[in-house]
Amino acid sequence: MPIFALCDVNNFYVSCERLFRPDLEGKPVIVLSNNDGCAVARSAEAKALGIKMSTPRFELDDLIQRHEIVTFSSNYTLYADISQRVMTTLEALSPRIEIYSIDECFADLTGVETNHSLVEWGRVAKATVQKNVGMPICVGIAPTKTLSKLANHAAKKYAKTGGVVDLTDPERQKRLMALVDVCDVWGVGRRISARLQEMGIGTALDLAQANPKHIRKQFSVVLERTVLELNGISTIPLEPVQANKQQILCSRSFGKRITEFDVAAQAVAQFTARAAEKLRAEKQQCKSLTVFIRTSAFARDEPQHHAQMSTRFEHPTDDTTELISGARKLLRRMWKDDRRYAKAGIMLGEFSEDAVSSQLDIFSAVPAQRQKRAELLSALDEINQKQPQLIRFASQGVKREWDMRRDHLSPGYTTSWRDLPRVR
DNA sequence: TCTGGGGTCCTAGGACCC
DNA sequence: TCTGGGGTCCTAGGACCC
Repeated sequence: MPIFALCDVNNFYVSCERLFRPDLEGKPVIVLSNNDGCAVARSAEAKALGIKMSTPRFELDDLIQRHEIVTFSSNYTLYADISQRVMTTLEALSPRIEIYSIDECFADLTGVETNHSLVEWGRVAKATVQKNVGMPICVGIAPTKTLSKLANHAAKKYAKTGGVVDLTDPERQKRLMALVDVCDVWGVGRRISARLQEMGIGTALDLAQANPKHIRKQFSVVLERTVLELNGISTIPLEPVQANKQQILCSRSFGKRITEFDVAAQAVAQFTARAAEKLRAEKQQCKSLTVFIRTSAFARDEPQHHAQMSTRFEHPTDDTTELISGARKLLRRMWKDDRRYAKAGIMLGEFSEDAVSSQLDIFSAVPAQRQKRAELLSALDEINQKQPQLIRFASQGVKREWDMRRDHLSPGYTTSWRDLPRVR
């Protein structure tokens, strides 16, 4: 029987911001999404003030003033760096981990024998991450991923657990599941939970006791697996190696509404350049490109326009120039002059291994021009990695009036020499 | 006035083929 | 004049996750 430990950082983005601002300990803190749109991370104090996940910032203005809530724009460069430190620390404690998201991983504890040592493992992991990285984590331990998520949920919710819950005992599983709303089960979202409620399935235990075949018929094979997992039957294995991406997406809401084609084209060129960079970092090339634009769904009284168009390249490519020119053509065909666009994005798909670099070894007959091009792009990537966006394509624009809002950005404490914290 | 971004997987239904 | 059915592939859209 496998044993999974789900380790996840408490209020991750907030904890990252506090790491370099210990004065914020005990104070309400929130971190906003891109464009300073919504609250996506809240400290315990902010949660206690009733701030819900994804509340738009403008609805919080009052509360922020009244309670002196400290507000940050998201600083993904910082979070990604801290995340890596957390994962490296946990990897040293369990050779097999699966990095599941920026702030959590599943560790394989198979072989850690007794219950006593399972809890002990959790305590050690928690203490080590706290000591080495300064991040608070909780650990949930169980024979399936879904149950370990549930155990983690309990570890966070009940202080007396000390942040570590061992849910390997079936009786204990049942007792906890009876207390947990079905909507808090991993894999049960808003829609499905509403339908389950109608069927009289209100708790995790109700779902565990439902007939899996019936659930499959009514819903899908995915929810059937959830039922099995709640019963201690592991159906979702640990996947330590990250699979190659199947899609790369880059999209942004604009800092303000866009009504001019040229401005939108700059933004789309910018997204495309970024996506192409990610593509090359993955050592992949793409065959398809999709562009989408949309007006704001919140502006009910305005004429709406949601459009999406794709194109296919004859040969797989990772060339920013080619991609930008393809994206621009698609945008042109969709564009309507009389709309106020709120968001745009591009997607790359249908990947294949980077032909140039693999062919370099195998064949000598790579056209010189392609090879030159590849060298140029990799030089570009190398420079931009040191200082993001130092070199740009002209089509990405200079004024960048569409750029997102980031009014409360913290310094790049760990990734920029300029922002290194000073010790006085 | 202001409402995130980046992913994955599954399913239904249409197109197409024999 | 008669006018099937099954399999496969692809795509769009929906659901979920953090």
